[in-house]
Amino acid sequence: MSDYLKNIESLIQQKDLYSIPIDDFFKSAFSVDCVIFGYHDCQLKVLLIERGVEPFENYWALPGDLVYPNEDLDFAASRVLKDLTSLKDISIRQVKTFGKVNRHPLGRVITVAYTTLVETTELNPYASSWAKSTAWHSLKDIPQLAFDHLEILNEARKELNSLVISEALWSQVLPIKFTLTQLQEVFETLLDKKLDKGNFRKKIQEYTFLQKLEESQKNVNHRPSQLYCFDQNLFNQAIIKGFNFEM
Amino acid sequence: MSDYLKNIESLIQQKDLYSIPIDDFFKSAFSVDCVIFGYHDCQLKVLLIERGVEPFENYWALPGDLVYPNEDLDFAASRVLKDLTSLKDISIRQVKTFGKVNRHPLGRVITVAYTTLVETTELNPYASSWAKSTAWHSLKDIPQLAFDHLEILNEARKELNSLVISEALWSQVLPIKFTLTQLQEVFETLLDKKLDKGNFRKKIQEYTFLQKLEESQKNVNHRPSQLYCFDQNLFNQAIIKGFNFEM
DNA sequence: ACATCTTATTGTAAATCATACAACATGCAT
DNA sequence: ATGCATGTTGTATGATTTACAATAAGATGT
Repeated sequence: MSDYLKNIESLIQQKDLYSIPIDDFFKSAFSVDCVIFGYHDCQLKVLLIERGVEPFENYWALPGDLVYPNEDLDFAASRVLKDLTSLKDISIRQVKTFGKVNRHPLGRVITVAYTTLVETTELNPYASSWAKSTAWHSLKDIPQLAFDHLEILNEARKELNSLVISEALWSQVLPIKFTLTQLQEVFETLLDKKLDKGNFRKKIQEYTFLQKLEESQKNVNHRPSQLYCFDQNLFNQAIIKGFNFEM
Repeated sequence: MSDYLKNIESLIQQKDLYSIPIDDFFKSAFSVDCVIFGYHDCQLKVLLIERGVEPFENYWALPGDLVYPNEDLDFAASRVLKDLTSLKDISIRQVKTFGKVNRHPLGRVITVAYTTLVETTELNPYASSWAKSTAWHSLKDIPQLAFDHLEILNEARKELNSLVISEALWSQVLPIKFTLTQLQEVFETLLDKKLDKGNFRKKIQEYTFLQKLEESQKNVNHRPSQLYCFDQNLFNQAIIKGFNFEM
């Protein structure tokens, strides 16, 4: 028996209240599932894969994978995101862990849900060994999902609203230089409500992390709009100082 | 090889991108750790145990346990709470999952943190096979903790503030019939700020789930206070309607 | 150059909410 | 009855939100 397993054994033996065979504690695994929301042109979608293997073969599901033995949880989530979309350096946030005994038909697998928001243009998600195909789905038109993935999706959707604001996820779907109208559209789509243009701009002006550039739009057939950029450092500082914004 | 393990094997074989031995995925376990906050008399504390076994023997730690093979995650958290405090029917909420590779010295163990808030009077926490002793610790005076438990405690403390309000956790630390002054004290302690008595009462009056009783305090040497009670059903309805309160 | 179109940007009045503070009420103790 | 301690209600002020309107600026047509 390896050192590793001996360690595990001693770990388990500390529990003598119940007489459950040691091995039973290790017939289990954990996975990550990623709820990758996509924004483009005032539309919010979610990236689903079509499973190519049992269980739930041919069902749509959230992209996910088992976590490797030497892999941090957060890293595993980033890996899934990167394998599918080639996007690196996109922050991905933990939502919640799902651990019902029978949530996976083949064994005890608990899964940690992660979520993020990306811009979908020009993004061709890759299929992989475990996925026959991938596609962006509108949130109003979700097919039947494998496992408990519908529940996970719903939880992530709720979480998205607060992350968009508290973690500035919106900055991941705008170009480096953007207009306030674009910014307002992102909020309106994600929070699913109309905002008043004038009031929105007034509020925005107080946010130091939104910096007015010297530039404005080019080649538009109307008055060109002022361009802004997002300063992550100033945003982080504001957060530390207890800043907290609502819409 | 059991059916169970065969299933697991097929589950793993769907992953052929990397050549990691199947077994390696199952040299892991998951645990729950509970951050049990205790309120009494305007004081907020947290329940810690003194570990009786390696690793981290004699260190203080959050109470926690491995999750049994046939046990739902949420149930495991409730079990730990009940074993220590005999409290049942207390809601306990998931905070976050901690999954760094080396967070447990004996093997790969990810842990799901849960938190709740209870009233500490008359509550004698039980020690158990894995805990030499248990004690309530003031948050201003936390000893060195085992594992990554300090990080877990800090995350839970942040989460507590929102749970107190959004899940009415405060109702778990007040008697069935309580005064508005008692309620205000709970908020002041948990949110760590003074509230204006008049304004607090004005706000409270709009909350239908706080019901004025026919009764008032007895045997006090000053004007007795009106008693109120909390109606969980009305609270749930308010939440569904999008109600959302701040302090 | 001018009128006109579209969108950007700024302004304002009204309503609502938050805050600080004061006044009053009520039951108990002496 | 008086004073005391706490409960309860009120009010004036200022800050913030909201709804809506007015103005500005560049592009395009004539």
